[in-house]
Amino acid sequence: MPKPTAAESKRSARDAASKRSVRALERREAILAAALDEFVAKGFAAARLDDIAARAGVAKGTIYLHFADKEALFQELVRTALVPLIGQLANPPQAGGTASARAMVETFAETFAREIAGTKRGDIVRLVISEGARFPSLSEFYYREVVERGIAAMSRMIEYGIARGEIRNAELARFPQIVVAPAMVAIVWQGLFGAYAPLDAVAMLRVHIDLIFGPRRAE
Amino acid sequence: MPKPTAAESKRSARDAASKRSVRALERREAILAAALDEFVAKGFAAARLDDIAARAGVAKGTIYLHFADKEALFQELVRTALVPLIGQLANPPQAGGTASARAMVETFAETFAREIAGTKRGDIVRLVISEGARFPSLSEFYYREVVERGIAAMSRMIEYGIARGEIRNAELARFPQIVVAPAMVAIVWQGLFGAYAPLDAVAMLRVHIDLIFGPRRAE
Amino acid sequence: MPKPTAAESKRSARDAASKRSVRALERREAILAAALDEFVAKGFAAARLDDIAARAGVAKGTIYLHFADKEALFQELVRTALVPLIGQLANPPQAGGTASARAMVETFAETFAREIAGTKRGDIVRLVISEGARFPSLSEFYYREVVERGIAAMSRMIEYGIARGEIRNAELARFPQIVVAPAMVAIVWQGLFGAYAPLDAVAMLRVHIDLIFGPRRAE
Amino acid sequence: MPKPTAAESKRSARDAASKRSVRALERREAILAAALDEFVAKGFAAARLDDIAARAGVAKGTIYLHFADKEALFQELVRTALVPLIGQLANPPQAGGTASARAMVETFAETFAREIAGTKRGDIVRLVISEGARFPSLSEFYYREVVERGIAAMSRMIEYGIARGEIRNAELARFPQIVVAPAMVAIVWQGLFGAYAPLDAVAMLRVHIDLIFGPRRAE
DNA sequence: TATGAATGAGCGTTCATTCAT
DNA sequence: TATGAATGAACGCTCATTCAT
Repeated sequence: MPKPTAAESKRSARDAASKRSVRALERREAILAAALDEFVAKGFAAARLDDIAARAGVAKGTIYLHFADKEALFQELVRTALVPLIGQLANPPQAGGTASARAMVETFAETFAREIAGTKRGDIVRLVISEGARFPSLSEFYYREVVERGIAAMSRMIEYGIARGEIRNAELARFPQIVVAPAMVAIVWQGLFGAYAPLDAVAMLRVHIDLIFGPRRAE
Repeated sequence: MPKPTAAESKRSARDAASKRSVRALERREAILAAALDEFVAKGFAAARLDDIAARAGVAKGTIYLHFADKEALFQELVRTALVPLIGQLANPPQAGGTASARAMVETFAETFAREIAGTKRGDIVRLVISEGARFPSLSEFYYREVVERGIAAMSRMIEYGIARGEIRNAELARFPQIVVAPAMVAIVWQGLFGAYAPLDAVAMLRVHIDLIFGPRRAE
Repeated sequence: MPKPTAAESKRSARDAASKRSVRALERREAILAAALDEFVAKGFAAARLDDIAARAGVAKGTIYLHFADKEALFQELVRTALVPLIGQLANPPQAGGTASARAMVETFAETFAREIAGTKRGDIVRLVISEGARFPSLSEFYYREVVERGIAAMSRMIEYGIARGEIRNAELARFPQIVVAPAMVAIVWQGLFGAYAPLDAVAMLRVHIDLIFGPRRAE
Repeated sequence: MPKPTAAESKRSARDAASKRSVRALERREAILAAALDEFVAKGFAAARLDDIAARAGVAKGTIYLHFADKEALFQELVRTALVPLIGQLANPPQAGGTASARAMVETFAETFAREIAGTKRGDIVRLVISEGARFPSLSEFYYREVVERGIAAMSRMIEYGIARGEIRNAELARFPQIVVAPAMVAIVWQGLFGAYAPLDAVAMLRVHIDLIFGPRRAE
């Protein structure tokens, strides 16, 4: 094997470093994924780092190379998993100006059903609902980054709908929570009773939208 | 001291027993109350029997005279606390036959706001939402005894409202959850964000009822 | 078995309590004794609570019924073990007024040789010397309660000796440590080299006393 | 770039190697210096290789290129640091034959005060006193290489002093430890109480020498 | 019934050591 | 040589459960 030149050596060192850091990042992701599963299954307090490590395929000590302690792992998990959601909520779903408020809310509902309800992200939401009271900083973060923005976006849609005459009850703008409530209930319901009493979230949301906007015209 | 007759002896024994059992019942209640507070504050796994005993003013061992173990205490707690609620839901709130569906739902909402939202019972609901996933038998019990009955009662009211023409959207009967959803959201919201972003549950429920039944006539 | 009267019951309860507290005290002592051995053998950091518990014949958790944590156990150990020493040092060994300073120092040396050098108390001193630097509060305590008092008592003896003309070098009063130094060295020496190079502490102290007071008259 | 001749190549390789070994030696020294600080500050068991590596400016793994394990590093440290001391003690300080024993002991004391008391070497001695009991091979090494030789040298001085009539108490030759004891005490004292109760080691040693040789003549 | 001291399995965390790069 | 991510055994501490009193 020819002795590498200084330049080559440097590059291979960089490559090695990058390869290592890629590996490290993969491990980090594996830990987060495993932690999500365990936390969802057992709750924060009852989840065991041993199980998380085993599920992630790393040694227990490795977790501590990436996270300060169990709580940091938990919080990081929730925060990280919310970033994409935040993006979705910050960019209101409509683009053109001619969209009806109803279409906007329907898109919102579809996005919810597709991206959250049946996915790991739904588990995150469930986790926040379950454990949030014990982690004030987490629920505050969640409030600021997700709830407040979601509520604000929903408010805008409602006001737009009122302005366009699609929504009759002007009071609704004061409680955007009403619009989101069935989605919330769907998440909690699936977590608790879904196994033996599944709830058709999509259909329920459709009925709820009809309630807000009036029944659909003949399609 | 004169030797007591057999009859006297028996009676005093019964009295003692009854006195003792009264004491025992009081202790049991104290333990349940203390357990509720601790479970709500820390969650099932993180709550300590030491703290529950201290709060109840009994020794740790005493808990085991009344409950098989920590989980039994938890489940008993949730089941016991729901009994009154179950009663309320089983007896539909309407009395006379001429009541409107709207009045019935409004009574339902008032009952909820008064009896649950700001009380310990709200904590029970929160507990079930938080821990239910880890206690399938508990959430099944809750489903059977509370949710199913509540949903059924709500269904009847909705169908009554549809029949009376108070509710236009007949589809609503398929998803009584929609009617209850804001109440659910209120409970969760208060538990998570109530400290810095309180939600006026009563006002929200009123708006929601307007959404279902149409706006109130001039009062 | 006859039913006990109330008075008997009360007494037996008191007895039980006292029996229990006696047992508890015994356990506490056993833990302290075991801890001393382990700390002496391995040092504070390397000593294992498992080993201490096993040696004391109690479960690991029992240690925590008596001491807040490992460090508290260690400090309590050193403080407790010093109490008798403190007594000895506070009560100067002389009694009558006609005792010579030499006799007083000789008594001091004898007490040291008998009560400390070859006993567990010597281990305590060794422990303080070994670990004191890592436990400032402990070495301060030791300084205040033991060293300072011992040095003060020694100072008084030296000044008494100077006043009586038994000690020529008046400067010695400024450094009572000199008088105690060989005793200190004996302790350290035995701990480090005693196994293969034993040191006759008694003889050495005698020579040292001769050095201070001049040679003994013909005995 | 001209291709180097074989000889040139060899030389440059040797140079490189030597340069490398110089680097390696420097690293070794840096590790030893860092280890001394950490071991002194925390004790053997509580010192962390991470901290030693960080303080030495090397990676943790590098330590293992120079030392087999933590204990080897510790022992090497103590052994290495004692080499100069050993030299000093092996070569008795006197040169001419006319020096008095007192002068020799005074030189000894001065050397001690200058070279050990306030320096890192004093820390080494403290380390041996603290940890020696847990490292029999180390304290044996220390005994053989330092203590025994020091004691022997001190014995010779004492006997010389007795022969010259400078020392009256012939028994002192049996316990040279007595002469060194205050120095030992000074080291331990500074480590434990020095922060708030400093001890003037030089003055104390002077008084002690007066005790052995009698007061100084008018100076 | 009631107590609370005692137990010991279990968990979070640390850190000496290894090894692929 | 040098690195530092990865390992996993080990340890301090907790707490549900038991049981002698």
